Amino acid sequence: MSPRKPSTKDLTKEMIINEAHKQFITKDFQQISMRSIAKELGCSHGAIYYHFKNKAEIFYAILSDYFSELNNTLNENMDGPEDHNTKLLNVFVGFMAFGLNNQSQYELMFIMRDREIDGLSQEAANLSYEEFAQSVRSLSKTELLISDIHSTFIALHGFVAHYRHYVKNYEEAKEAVDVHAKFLIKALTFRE
Amino acid sequence: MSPRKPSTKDLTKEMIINEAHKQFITKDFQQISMRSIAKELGCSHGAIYYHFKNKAEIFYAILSDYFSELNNTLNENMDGPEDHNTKLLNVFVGFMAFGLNNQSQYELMFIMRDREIDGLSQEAANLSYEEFAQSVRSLSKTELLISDIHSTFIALHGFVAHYRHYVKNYEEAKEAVDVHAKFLIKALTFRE
DNA sequence: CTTATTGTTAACCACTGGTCAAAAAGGAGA
DNA sequence: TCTCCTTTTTGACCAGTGGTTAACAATAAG
Repeated sequence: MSPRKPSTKDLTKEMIINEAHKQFITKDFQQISMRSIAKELGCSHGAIYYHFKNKAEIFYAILSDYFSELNNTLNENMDGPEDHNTKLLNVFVGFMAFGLNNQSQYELMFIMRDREIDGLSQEAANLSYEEFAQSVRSLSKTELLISDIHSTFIALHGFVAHYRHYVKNYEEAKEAVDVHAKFLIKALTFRE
Repeated sequence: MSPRKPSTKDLTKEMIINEAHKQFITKDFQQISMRSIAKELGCSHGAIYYHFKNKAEIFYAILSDYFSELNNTLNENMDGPEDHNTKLLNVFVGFMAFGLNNQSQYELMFIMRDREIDGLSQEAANLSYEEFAQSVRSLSKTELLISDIHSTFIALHGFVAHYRHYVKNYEEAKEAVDVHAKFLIKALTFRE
């Protein structure tokens, strides 16, 4: 009916992702709608479907950045002057801090991850876990059971999944994070 | 427009809850709509709002039963002929089994629990935790740190939150559940 | 000056949770 | 039986969702 948008700034994938990403900081996946993105971008929501096949595809693109960030955080903790035990603690704390500081993202990366964002993100999650497991293994003085590493990861995940209901960010759960991390180190260290 | 439903079976809260509960076994909170409940009940969805103020209220009523069931499972594991360590294992396994066998319910009880089902269920969740903590404390031979008990609970929660993506019920994760439970017992038992 | 391609719009679909005026059902009393 | 009243129920309606698609505008290619 009405002519093409007068201000002809072509819509790009990047613009869409940027806007979605912007909203993703304060809102979660469900609260962000194609229409809210379109509105902020000054286009119709139908236009977005030309660039992305659905809502999940937009968010998957965003999530891959966050998976990278998580992996980077992990690696940064690996090379440093500290001793192995300190590094291990930092890896644990780093994981929980990431989850608490990026709650909406973490939810999609590790918690929701159902049909919506489908298998794509699941693969990235598995990769992140592999990296985590490898790091923990190399930081341990003794040979660890892979099941123990797995249990440790699950325990870290549990912490984030639980505390995101009570705190807004890592800062607010600093002490609890530390306590939990030390509990896990104790558990890993113990050999019968 | 059309006259009142011919077959006059008055709608009751119980009927609504039963139907919602029935659907809750195969679908999750989001997949169940007021209209799907009404359709199965042969009434209009508006009628349901006469008996319940909103969707959350229906599901909160259902959840309280599940919280009771979880608490009962816990208590059943407490009194028995087994030794303390076996009981402790059963408590851990019991919690994870419950979560994996009632995934939709567990999600609402401990994972979603945001605005939707609001604070009501949070209170029940805290109560469940208290009961859990008390049980663990009484089953331990030595005096436990409350932080260790809390970390253990979080680790159990993490297991359910993680494995519900991969298995349909407890049976499918039996071995992993056992391994995780034993890891946590080891962690709790260890004293430096 | 056509023609084809790329982008964009807006109407449309089938849903959702929730509200509410109106009407129906059923009982009590005359 | 005929009112009168209360409790239930209906279905139209609202504002919103993700997703599709015919039509059309802008641009580039021939």
